[in-house]
Amino acid sequence: MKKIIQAVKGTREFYPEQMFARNFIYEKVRAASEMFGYQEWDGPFIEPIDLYAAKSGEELVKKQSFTFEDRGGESVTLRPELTPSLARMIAAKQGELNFPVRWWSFGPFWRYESPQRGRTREFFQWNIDMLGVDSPEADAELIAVGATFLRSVGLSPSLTQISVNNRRLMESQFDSLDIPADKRVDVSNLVDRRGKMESAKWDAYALEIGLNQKQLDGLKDLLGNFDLWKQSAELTRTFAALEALGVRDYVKFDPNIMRGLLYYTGTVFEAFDTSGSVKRAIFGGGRYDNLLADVGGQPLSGVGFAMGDVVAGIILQEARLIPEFQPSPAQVLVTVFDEKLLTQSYALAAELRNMGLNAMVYPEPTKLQKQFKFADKMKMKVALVLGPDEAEKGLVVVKNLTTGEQAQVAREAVLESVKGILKNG
RNA sequence: GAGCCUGUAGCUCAACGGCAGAGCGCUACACUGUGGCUGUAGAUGUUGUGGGUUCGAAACCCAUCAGGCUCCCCA
Repeated sequence: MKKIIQAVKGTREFYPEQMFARNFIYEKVRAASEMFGYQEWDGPFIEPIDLYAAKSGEELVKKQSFTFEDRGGESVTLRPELTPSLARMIAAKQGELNFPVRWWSFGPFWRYESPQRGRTREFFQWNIDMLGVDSPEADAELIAVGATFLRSVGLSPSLTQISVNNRRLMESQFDSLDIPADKRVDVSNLVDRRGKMESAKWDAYALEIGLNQKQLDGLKDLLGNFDLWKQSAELTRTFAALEALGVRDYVKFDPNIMRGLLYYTGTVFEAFDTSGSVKRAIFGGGRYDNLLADVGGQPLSGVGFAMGDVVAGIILQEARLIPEFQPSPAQVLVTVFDEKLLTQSYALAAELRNMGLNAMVYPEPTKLQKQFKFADKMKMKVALVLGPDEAEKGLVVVKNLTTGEQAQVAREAVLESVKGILKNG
């Protein structure tokens, strides 16, 4: 125990129970994506560091990525995000793809950050994008995909809300406040921090970055105006589409959502759990216009979002929405009575498998008590006993582990009997 | 990269300078052809790791590793 080499910091080990939870999320992600016609795809897990150096900030690439030299001297990075790979792959086949492209992916990513609640160094992320259409309705569709996922896992609108804003709307508001272009990044950061700082400190910080009192007052009015979207023709259409898509109850306008200043150019959105138990977003995304230019493609607009499995997993677990773990994929245990009858039990199990039933054999002759205990702990539904009495008469004991009832059944009738129990269980 | 908190049995935790414990789980038996429930008995361990202080350290000090909370960051 003491000398065991530890797992790498910030990684998670998926024992079957955790794997079950991860696959639950994966299945729901797949279902929501495919319901809207999106195709599954993936990129390489390792990429040249230059792919990220172009777009992402210097600090991100240098300090928050897993980067190393391979044996050929190339600097490679464990992918910290998927979008640059997406941009490259789209650009490479831009002439032959059938637009609009609707793609989704679920895979591992790595970021060299200090692990905290909701944040690990190795995580899984759902990415989903539509490229080649620039419309408020396309934005609404992506938001609807996210809402559909939330609904499908049982996260109701009272538990989770998707906040929506629009960068162009905010830019025009900043214009009318005469906030100069070179202050926009600082102001974005300022807005992002509003929820984290005390009001007085936030005001002081605003003045510190060079806003005057009038601009600060204007900004506060702006951030408190939850009807602002009505001034935006774009958002008006987006919300109308969300209504039509049947997910309006998940969505609200929030001028405080900025999502940094990264590559988003239009509508942006983030989903949060309303309990505030996890402060990090469940998913976030928006519209981007200039992604392909960096990798040599023709201008192409897209909209998409990403969801990490860590925050989503915590919220699902807290809401008790992850289904009960079923330890054994086989619900039938064929017990082994003794050495002599071992091969007969193996043959019986093989018969059942050939008939399409998942079945497990206890792998050695031992006390039946132990075998039943094993079946119980594995939450199996049926146990079969093939003892000397049964072997002699061509019978098998079929026991329903849920009710405790058991009966001797002709060997030919075992499959039907087992299926009957499983159907009612 | 910075600050703070935590680390004791498989799990959750107690003991806070003087014999390392409880609950749950585990194993055995009651029940030698049958699980769950109950009862009885039993085993838990180099107190994360390494060093120091002390007659004596799980406890105090230093270092280190891991987890958590904040700052930073969050593609």
